[in-house]
Amino acid sequence: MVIKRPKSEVKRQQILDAAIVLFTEKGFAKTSMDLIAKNADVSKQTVYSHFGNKDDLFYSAIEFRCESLQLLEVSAIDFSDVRNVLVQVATRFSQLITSKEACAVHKICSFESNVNPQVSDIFYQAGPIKLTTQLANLFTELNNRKILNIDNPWHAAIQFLNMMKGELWMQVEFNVQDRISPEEVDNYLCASVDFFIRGYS
Amino acid sequence: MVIKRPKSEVKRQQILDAAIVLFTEKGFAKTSMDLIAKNADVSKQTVYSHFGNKDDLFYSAIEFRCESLQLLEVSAIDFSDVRNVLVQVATRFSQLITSKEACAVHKICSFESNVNPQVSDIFYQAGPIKLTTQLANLFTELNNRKILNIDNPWHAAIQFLNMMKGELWMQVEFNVQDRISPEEVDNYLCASVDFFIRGYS
DNA sequence: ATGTAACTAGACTGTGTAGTCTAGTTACAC
DNA sequence: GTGTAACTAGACTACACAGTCTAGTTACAT
Repeated sequence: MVIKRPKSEVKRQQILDAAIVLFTEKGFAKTSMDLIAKNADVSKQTVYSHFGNKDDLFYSAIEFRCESLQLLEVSAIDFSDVRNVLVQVATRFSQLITSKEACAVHKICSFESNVNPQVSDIFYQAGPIKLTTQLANLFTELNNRKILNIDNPWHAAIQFLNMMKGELWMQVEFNVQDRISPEEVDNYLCASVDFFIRGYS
Repeated sequence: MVIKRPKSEVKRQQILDAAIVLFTEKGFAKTSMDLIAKNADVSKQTVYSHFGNKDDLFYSAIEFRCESLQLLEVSAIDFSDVRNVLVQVATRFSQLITSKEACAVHKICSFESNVNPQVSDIFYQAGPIKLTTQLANLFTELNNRKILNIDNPWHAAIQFLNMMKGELWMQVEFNVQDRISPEEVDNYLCASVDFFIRGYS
């Protein structure tokens, strides 16, 4: 007779939540299991019971957070006004990649990629690849409808997204104090969309 | 009577060399002062005599390495063939940012930027800002000569460089195993240069 | 030549922390 | 209700490492 009590899903969540906050805030090395347990309001032993060791927990935490990174809604696109659509995509993308959370996950994944390739890979797939694919699909559609003339949608998507990172993204990435103003970001995004449309008409 | 023996510049170099290798390889937290001293072939006390503590050494090492990051030679530009010039710039840039060393410095600077803003700042100035400025100057010149029609050279430089990062840079940053082929990178760079010229004619 | 400060080797302190262990409590499956 | 396994609190081990200290050696400025 095997009598089991299931591990609490709630506790698991608490641990993952605490872990992702600490890991992205302080990095892998400077985050202690004690502190994760404390912040998760859980005993240390429970942490080890759910996740065998620190590496496992790190992987699970990143994986968990990547799942919830919502990137782009491709629904309800008004094909009559391409410029407007692209400006919206650009703005949304800019906001996403400069958000504190996405940025923190990005930093730690790229940093740990030497030691922890599988961690950076899940981020790469769930982030850049996923988003580029979505945008490439949109470009294919624009091409089919003869709205734009894009011979290589994948290239175009990479060009578009990289361009939209602009100056702000670097400033966020390097934690520069004096950032460019939102108006200037807006200017840049609009100018870049126009430039993009000019190049693919 | 003040009798002094100067600190050995050679030892200082040895320490900086060992430090930058270890820091970029393993990160700040996982690099020990003992190992730096050992790899530098120097006693630990000497390390502390030259650099007061680990933070100081880290800063000095990054600063030292950034100085040697050569980015772009703007000399001998053949203005009769813009496309060729831009392809060369793009290629050089792509090679630089995907080089193991530049990449490692970039990663650690962005990662440590939360804790060590002054370190990421020297990289930001010595890297992105310096290069973008150089390219913006080139664009200004192209504009003056009516070769291209670039109203905002700074924006254009940011667009150009970001675009040229392409897919490869992300793959390097996340240490992806299966990278795109050099031919494909070349294709992308050329296509992007053409796209750029189309948009700014 | 001589004094001083840069060096070396290595012991030492203190701290932080991954992971284990124990003893006791709690909640679910039966 | 009862057994079992998930939990808690906290002590404990083992280790890594920043930074200091000591005792002795070396090389340069005078």
